[in-house]
Amino acid sequence: MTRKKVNLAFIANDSARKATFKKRKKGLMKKITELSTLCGVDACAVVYSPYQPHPDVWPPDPRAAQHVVTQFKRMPEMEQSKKMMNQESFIRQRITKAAEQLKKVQRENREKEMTELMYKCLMGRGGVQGLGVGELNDMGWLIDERLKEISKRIDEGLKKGTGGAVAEKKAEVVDLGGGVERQQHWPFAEWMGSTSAGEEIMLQFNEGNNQNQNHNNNNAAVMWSNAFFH
Amino acid sequence: MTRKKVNLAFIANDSARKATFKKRKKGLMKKITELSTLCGVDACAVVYSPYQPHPDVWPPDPRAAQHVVTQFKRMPEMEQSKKMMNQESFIRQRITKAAEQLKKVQRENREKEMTELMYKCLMGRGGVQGLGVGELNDMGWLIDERLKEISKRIDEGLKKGTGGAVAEKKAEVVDLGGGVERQQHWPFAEWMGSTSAGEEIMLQFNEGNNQNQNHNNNNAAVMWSNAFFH
DNA sequence: GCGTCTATGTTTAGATA
DNA sequence: GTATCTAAACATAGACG
Repeated sequence: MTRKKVNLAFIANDSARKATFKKRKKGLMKKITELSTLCGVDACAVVYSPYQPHPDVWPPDPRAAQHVVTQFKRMPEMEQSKKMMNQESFIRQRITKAAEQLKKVQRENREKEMTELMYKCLMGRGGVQGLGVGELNDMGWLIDERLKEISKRIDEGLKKGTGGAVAEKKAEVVDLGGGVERQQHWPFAEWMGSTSAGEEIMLQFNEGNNQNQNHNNNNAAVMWSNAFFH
Repeated sequence: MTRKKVNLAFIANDSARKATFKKRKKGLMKKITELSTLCGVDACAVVYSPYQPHPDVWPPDPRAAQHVVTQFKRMPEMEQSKKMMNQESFIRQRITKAAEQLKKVQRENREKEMTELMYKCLMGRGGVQGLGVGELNDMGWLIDERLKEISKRIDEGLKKGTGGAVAEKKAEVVDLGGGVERQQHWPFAEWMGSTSAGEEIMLQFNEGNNQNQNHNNNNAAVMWSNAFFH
């Protein structure tokens, strides 16, 4: 016997479920690609896999979906070259500007999405009940990664917007015990906006063994970035 | 003859392409649902359909995917009831707060995504070359819809954050000709952040026949909202 | 646990109404 | 354009190494 009709319910058996997951995810991704190519349409899928720390996103580089905007951006100049500065082309110009602004927002959104997914993944991993010290530490170093990236960006001169302000903020420190005390900031609070009571949320996670914390920590962050449009 | 091997390339024939699109989209959505139920996993697909003004999102209510966070939020209180205010539960508390902040951000992101999609859809529709006065007007009323929604929210007392400031901003007016002149604001510029040169981008689209513009305009906005998490 | 195989269930291209 | 039909193409459950 090879195959019976699929019972559309949660597969209880762990290994069978994982096998099915892998197969069907692959199939799904293929279908997405096919739909895109066959019909010339932008399509994207996100799967919050319990088997990977980060969600699967397809296509791997969703920014490809932005070709339309890019194409559009190139248009107005051609229109303008005719020196036909009528109302329509004027609006085109305006929209182009707005599209540029939009790109900026998208960049910001990416960062927020990353934060969101970071939380989701860590919280979802192994069920809610099982969120112990290990997971908290994982969360801590993931946050540290994001933190470093942001600090780097601030240093690189993108001090406009929230960046500069964040750099001046004083951080509340939560010491998880042991280890060398490191003072770091929590710029996420800035992104998230202040609470309704005006309270500032700042966090720091210190690990007991944080001496070599700066080594070998980039992979996840890079994966993350790759998964989301960068 | 019934079927030949699919040629994985853009289908030139318009009607054939649309037919394939409909069939395959349906199949894709089914597959997503199956993957979710069979493997107990959150999955979501977005398809930027050229045949509908708004993108297809599946599952129709992606906020269901947030059950994990919701569940998590309920946990810390139980831990705390034991008055065991150790480091771990303290951190849990902190994370809960952060998760609340996160929800706020997600709401903001939804709005930004809506703006993004709005642009994308309208720009993609009918190809870039075909973006004429008709499309510009469509964009105009779509923007008006968003605008009304925001104004309403501002009036309802959510004056914290950007809302209040935006309400005071003066708008640059682009008159598309004819019609009654209406003074309105462009809060999107606020969302998008100011330009690198500190320039403010403000837009207004006036239609020739804008007398009954306030009627029959809610469907799209509602659809949009429903499609994205609300 | 993973990759490969293959019989069968499922999807869908093309035809037709 | 939409709805239904049908057989070929395709995806994949279960078995095996």
